[in-house]
Amino acid sequence: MDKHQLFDSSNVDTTFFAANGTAQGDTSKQRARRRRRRSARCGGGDGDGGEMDGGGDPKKRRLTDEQAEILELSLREDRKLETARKVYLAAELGLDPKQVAVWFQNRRARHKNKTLEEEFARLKHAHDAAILHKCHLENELLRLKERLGATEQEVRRLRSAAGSHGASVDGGHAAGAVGVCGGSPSSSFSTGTCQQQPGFSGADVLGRDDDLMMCVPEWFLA
DNA sequence: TTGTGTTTTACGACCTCC
DNA sequence: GGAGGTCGTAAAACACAA
Repeated sequence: MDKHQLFDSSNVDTTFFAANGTAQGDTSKQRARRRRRRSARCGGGDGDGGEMDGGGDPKKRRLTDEQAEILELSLREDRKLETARKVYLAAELGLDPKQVAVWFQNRRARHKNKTLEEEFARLKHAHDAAILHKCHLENELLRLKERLGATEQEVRRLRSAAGSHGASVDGGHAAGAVGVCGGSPSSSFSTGTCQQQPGFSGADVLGRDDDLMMCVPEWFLA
């Protein structure tokens, strides 16, 4: 049977198959796996038709590569399985129409699972990045607070010095000057206190830099 | 060879649509 | 009401490490 006569590829749902191993997109590993599987079951036969002559449970017959491939193509054309198409496919493949329906159901379910897994991974990645960004901001806040403390201390020192010499010093301006001209912001900075959740994997989200080194806990860097 | 984890097939329950 | 849908699950088929 020429499957290209059966299915018009102009109406393909590419988004559906992009996330799945398709008949065309099968890895050689998957194909080899199926070959081994079938040759072990059928003694190297061509697996033509729906009859599994391995003497196994007739209620659970694995489809041949050919059958699976044709069903994949049919599914690619349309995810919905109308009665006429189901009956036609079943006749063409030597399967029970119920088997065709079940195959479609299971295939859709597998696709949905895979899509959900990919979506979860994407969201987790975004979540990790957000956590990391929060850590950076918290570290920045800590650094600014330290600078503020040092500046206030300097103001107090200058005021007391000015008082002991009887001179008048504008504290506001002095504080501003120190703030602007202060030294390295992180020179006196100690290890950050940012708490991370178990399983957090921010290393693949952003590159390491000084901020990150201060932010992440030791277990993360181990 | 065998134990174990994964994939595939099949089924029943329930839901939605015509 | 009947058709096909999803969802959850059982069990067979299979791959593979030990």
